[in-house]
Amino acid sequence: MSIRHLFPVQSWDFQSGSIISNLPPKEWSLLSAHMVEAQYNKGDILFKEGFYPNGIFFIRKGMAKKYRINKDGQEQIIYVASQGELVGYHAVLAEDRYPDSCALLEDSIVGFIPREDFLKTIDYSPLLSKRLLKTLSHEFAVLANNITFFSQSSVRERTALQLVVLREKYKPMNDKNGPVEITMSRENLSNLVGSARENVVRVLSEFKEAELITTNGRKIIILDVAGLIKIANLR
Amino acid sequence: MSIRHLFPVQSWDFQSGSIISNLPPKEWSLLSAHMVEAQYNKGDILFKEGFYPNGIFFIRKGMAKKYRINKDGQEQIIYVASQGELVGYHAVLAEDRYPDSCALLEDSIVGFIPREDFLKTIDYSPLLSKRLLKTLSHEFAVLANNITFFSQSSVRERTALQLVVLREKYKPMNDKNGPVEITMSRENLSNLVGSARENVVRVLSEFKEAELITTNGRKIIILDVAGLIKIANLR
DNA sequence: TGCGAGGATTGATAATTATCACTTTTGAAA
DNA sequence: TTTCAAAAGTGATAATTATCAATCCTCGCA
Repeated sequence: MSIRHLFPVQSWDFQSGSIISNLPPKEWSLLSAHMVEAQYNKGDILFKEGFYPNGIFFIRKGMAKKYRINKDGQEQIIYVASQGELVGYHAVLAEDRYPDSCALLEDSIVGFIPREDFLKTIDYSPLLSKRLLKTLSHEFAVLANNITFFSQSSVRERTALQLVVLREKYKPMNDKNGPVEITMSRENLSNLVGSARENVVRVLSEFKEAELITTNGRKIIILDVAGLIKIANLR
Repeated sequence: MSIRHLFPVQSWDFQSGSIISNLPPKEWSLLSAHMVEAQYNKGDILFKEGFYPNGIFFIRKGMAKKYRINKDGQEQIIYVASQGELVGYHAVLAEDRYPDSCALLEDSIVGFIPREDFLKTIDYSPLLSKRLLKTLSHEFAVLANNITFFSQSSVRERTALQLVVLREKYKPMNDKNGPVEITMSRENLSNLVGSARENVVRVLSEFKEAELITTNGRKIIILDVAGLIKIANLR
C-alpha cells in the first residue's frame, strides 16, 4: 500500500539514490573505476565522526544509520539510509571531517568509491554536480523538518512518525502484500526518536493496545499506517 | 574577543557568505546582472514556506530568521542569517517549494537575484558550483549538530548555546571593544531555543543572577561568553 | 512628558519526560 | 532442548518543561 497521498514521504527522505541512478555510462565508468564492493556485518562502522574522508559509500544492499554521539555517550540517529543510497559525501564535499558516524543496521553489501574519483567525476560532469546540488538542497528541507518536529512534538508523535518513515525503508525487505516488519532494536528506535528507551517502549505498548502495530518477538509489525500518520499529527 | 579557541563557531554557522565573496568578475557580473537591491523593514517577509522560488536573496545589511510554522501556529527558528549571507537558494536548487519561511529581524538592505541568473551562473561557473556544494555540505553538519543538540540538551543548555551563537551574529553591529548587545525579542529567542517564552525568560533571569549576562531595557548584553559556553556543555 | 498596548517577567500548577530498579522475554549457543 | 546474557518491558518517582494567570516594564506616540 502506498501512502503518498496520506504522508509526504519525500519530506523525510534524502533521496540520495537519485544522485547516481541512471547516470550516463561515461560518468558512471569514471565514478566506479575503482569502486570496491564488500560484504559488511550488522554493527560494522563505515566511518566515524571527526575523521577525514577517503571516499564515499554506496549501499547496494542493507541499511545504515547516520548518528552522532554526545559527550555523555548518548547517541542520536540523524538518518537511516537504505538500499540504493549514498553516504559519506558531505565530508568530502565540505572538505572537512565527517560530521557524523555511520554504522550498518544489518548485514549489507556496500561499495566504496575513492574521494579522487568522486571529485574528478564532479569536475567532469555538470549533470552530477546538478544532481548533488539538488539532493543536498533537498536534504536541507528534510533536516529542517526534523528540527521542527523534534522541538515541537511529543515522544508519542515522534515515535509514530518514525515508525511511518521506517515502514517505507523496510518495505523492500518484505513481502509485497502483507504488512511491513521492522527489525530494529528498541535502543536504536529510541535513539532515532530522541528519547529514553523506556518512554519509547511505553508508547509502543500503547500503539499495540490500539492495534496500530503488533510485535513478533522483537520485530515491530505495522498494522495501521493511517492511524500512525494521524497520531504523528503533522499538519 | 574572539572565542574560536573556546567554541566551534563554524559548527553553528552556515557560512553561506563564502559562496559569493570574492567571486571572479565575470561570474559576479553574470550573477548580479539583474540584481535589485531594496530596503526592507523589520518584520518584512522575504519568502514563505510552500511557495515556489523566483530567485535568491543576498543580505547586504541586517539580519533574517529562517523558520517554520507548524499546524498549531508554533514557530521554530531554524537559523539566523546575518550580513553577507545568502538565503533562499535551497528551494531553487532543489527545484521545489521553499522548505521554510524567511523574515527580517531588523531593518535591512537585501539584494534579489532572479532564479534564471543564478542557475545560468552555476551552469557557467564550476567554481560557483563547487562553492555551493561545499556550503550545502557544511550546512548538513550544522543542522546535524542542531538536531543532536535539540534532542539531548536542556532548555538551559540550549539557551546558553544560542546566546553564544547570537553574540557572533550581533558582533558587527556593536562597538568593537565593549560587550555585544543582542536585540532580539524573548519571543524570537524562545522560538530559536525551541521552548516556551516563560522558560527561556526564567533561564535568562538565572544567567543574569549569575552575571553571565545583563539587560538594558529589552536588550541582552553578553558579559561572560566563556561562562555561557561552559553551561552549553557541548563536549 | 504621560499614556497605553504589547512585551517581559513571575508564580503556581499540570503534563511530559527522564531515571532508576526490577521482572520478563527472547534468541542464539551449548 | 536447556541455558543464559542481552534485550524488552513495567512500575515508581524525580526532574524538566508547558501552560495558565497575573503583574510589571518599555517604548513609541500623542
